[in-house]
Amino acid sequence: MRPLAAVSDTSARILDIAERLVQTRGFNAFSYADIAAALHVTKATLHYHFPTKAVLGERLIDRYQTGFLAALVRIDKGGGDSCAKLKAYVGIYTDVLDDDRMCLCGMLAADYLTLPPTMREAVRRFFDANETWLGEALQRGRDKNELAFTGSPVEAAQVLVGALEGAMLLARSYGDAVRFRSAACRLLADLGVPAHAPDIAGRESHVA
Amino acid sequence: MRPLAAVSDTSARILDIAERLVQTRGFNAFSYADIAAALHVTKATLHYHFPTKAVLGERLIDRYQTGFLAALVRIDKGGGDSCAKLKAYVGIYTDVLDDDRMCLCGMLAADYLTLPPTMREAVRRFFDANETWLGEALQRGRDKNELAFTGSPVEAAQVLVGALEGAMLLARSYGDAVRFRSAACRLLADLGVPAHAPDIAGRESHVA
DNA sequence: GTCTATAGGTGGATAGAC
DNA sequence: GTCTATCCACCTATAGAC
Repeated sequence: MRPLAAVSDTSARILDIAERLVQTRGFNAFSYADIAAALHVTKATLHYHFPTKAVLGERLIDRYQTGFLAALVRIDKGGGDSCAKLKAYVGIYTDVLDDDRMCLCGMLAADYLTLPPTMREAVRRFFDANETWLGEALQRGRDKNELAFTGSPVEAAQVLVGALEGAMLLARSYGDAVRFRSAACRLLADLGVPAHAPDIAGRESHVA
Repeated sequence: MRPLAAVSDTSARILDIAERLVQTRGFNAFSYADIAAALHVTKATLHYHFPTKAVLGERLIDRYQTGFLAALVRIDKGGGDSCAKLKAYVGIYTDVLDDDRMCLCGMLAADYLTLPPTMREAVRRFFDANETWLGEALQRGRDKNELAFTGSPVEAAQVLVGALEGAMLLARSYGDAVRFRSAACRLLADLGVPAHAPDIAGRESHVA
């Protein structure tokens, strides 16, 4: 009997490094050699854990989606009104960008036409799950008069997800996280979220 | 004396093919071999016209920006109020997506960290020029009470550009141009542009 | 599970003939 | 301006020893 590592400590570390590489450089701009160098192992070792790059990509998306959905569950369980929940949702993106990364699936959406079919499907599943959660959150918020917007919640969710991904993409090119924050603030304002009070300070203010 | 081709007919055709390849696959997912095959020439021919891939990339962005700015000038000269101009602006993006492409610089923004410095600067120049024009158009529109939004016009311009890029990215992954159109419509609504009347029909309606 | 060694292919780029 | 031929670095992936 050995200490039994989680799933395989090595597998997890490979995924950690590969994840960052995809988020910063894209799926076609990193190689097994990059991971091997960072982890001080040989390429053959990587192929033992992930036989092909396509498999590695799939596992990457699966793990990322699991983590993202877990964050959404935490938001659901956490207190606060719909505005707080939306801000927390945006906070997930902000944290990624502050770590100098692009959203994994936003990056893969750019590489989309070059991805193997299994990865394409995984990318779409991520956005589907994402927009489903967000759509329901928007609907509940509007029903409770905590949010204000026109049209269907699902459409509003699609716009927000796309806008956040695009804002990340450009903010990263400018090396300017503030640019993302101000964009996110405007986008939330268009959904009826009051412009960020310093923290838990004054409610009501200039809604758009 | 010969018919004297524009700049070099071959150079232009190389750029045409490379442009589409970057817009669909990204800068790191196409090769000189791809262009050579499409154009029925050898790779050596391509290197004669564009010595390195970095140079090819720069020329690609320069030409794209020139075409984009020309389109903006046409919008400026064309009649119509600020709402019509904004719709025409969005129309530029729609046309690109309908041709199954991503915006060239939106795609390069994803590849940003892997690009040579000269290309990075060219990408940023594109967005700067883009946002400058859009910012001024938004300001004029609000001054004339044809548009309605809060905050600075430049910030609003940054949000719109990012949101359109992101909407394109996701619409392309879903192979769903309608998704982009409805997102663009919502984004314009948030700037005070009436939801598209069938054409030149009824003004006023549900603004957000 | 990790290694050495290598296969088989493709990347960008160059030399030199025509 | 376009070609043939080639270089060398790098890619993903595999075989087989330890």
